[in-house]
Amino acid sequence: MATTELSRQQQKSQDMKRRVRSAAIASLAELGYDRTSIKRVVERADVSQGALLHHFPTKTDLMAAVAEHLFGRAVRWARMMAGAGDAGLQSLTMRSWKEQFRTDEYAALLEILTAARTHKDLHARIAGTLRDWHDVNEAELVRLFREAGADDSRISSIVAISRCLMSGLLVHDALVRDEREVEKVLQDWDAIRETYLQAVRCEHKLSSS
Amino acid sequence: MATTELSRQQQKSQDMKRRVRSAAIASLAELGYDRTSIKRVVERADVSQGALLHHFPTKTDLMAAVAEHLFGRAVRWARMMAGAGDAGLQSLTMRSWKEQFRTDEYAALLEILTAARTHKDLHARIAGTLRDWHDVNEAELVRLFREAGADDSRISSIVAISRCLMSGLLVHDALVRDEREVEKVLQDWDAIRETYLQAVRCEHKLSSS
DNA sequence: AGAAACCAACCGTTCATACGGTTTTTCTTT
DNA sequence: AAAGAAAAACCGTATGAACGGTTGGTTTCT
Repeated sequence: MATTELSRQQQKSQDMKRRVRSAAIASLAELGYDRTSIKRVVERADVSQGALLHHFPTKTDLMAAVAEHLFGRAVRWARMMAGAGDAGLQSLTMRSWKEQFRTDEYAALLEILTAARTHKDLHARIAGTLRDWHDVNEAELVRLFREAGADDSRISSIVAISRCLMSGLLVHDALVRDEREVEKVLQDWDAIRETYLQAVRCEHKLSSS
Repeated sequence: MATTELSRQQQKSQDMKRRVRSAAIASLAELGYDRTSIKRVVERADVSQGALLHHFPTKTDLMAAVAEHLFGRAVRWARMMAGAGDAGLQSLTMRSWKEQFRTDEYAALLEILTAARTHKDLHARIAGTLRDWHDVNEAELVRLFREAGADDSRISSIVAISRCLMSGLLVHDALVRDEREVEKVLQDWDAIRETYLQAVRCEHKLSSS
């Protein structure tokens, strides 16, 4: 059965879920986790409260669904970049920043992740998915850098640093710094990473000759 | 008039504020921003609700006061490290992680910063202080690295990267990764930074000879 | 007919804050 | 230095709004 061959009921259900998700994302980005109430999502999505709670019985269910959707989005983006080959490596940091991190979607994801630290039911629901996402996403990005010559372990750290750096920039500096200053930090990080990879390549050549 | 020469009233007032602050920090770290209610802080601090609201008329006032206290704490730590000279540079990253970031105090600060993105009244209250803190803290840490030979601009970026990296680790990886994995990323960052600084020193020598 | 989707009114709680009154400290005047 | 007024600190309760979630019933699809 193709995904285009959906019954009318399934179609409606999916439409509804999509509308609710995107309303939730907008609300998360604008108001944060706790002030994103079910009522508010209902208003924004222009659906009835009963309908929303039919598909997502609790707020935690809704948030977990949103988180999984956003994980999927991030993985698709990484795959797309990996598929682009060398062209993808060009200005990867800046593209990642602008297309992935500096978006309402990632702001929403950050809200959910931050909330998961203190809301243990939410944490329990998304922990597994989050771990999978980290692994898949990292594997995808490691492929992008592998040609650079370092071993996977170090590349893995570089990827983690990039990711954490951008999250940190959002939480921290985006509050008070202008875009220009933030981009300078990212450019410097690009330079630092390149210098390091060159040094590792150098070292590798010396030891293998 | 020395700070030890406080009137009885001022003494009581300061004691009360300190108790409330530390109760708020504990609650922020455990429950997050929105679920840290006035009532809960009142319980934890074992003061009356009226007393708390006398010193901090609104929740925003309380949170702003907590944020300023935590900014001050971070600056004091940086100054202490800067005062230690070379001994301070040793394993700065790991000490910073363990003594500053992986603490309830920083978790509380992260909650406030995250909340400030969506609570605009809180944002308005702490934006100025946050900016000052960034500047002072960075200036202090730049001093620590200056001897390494790079120009201030690049060092400033390194400091920003370190800070954002650790915040990102807390938000992101600390949810699902164990301490060992997180520390490996930090160690790799240390190595990357050192490689970069060496390369910059090298380049500098070549151009000045 | 039966299941899934949808709806709207409605709990019990908790929230931030307001308020009136009491106690303690400080200042002023004698 | 004693008295008494003023101010600051403190307390317990009340309030109206908003919260997440429940429920019983109606419509739409299979």
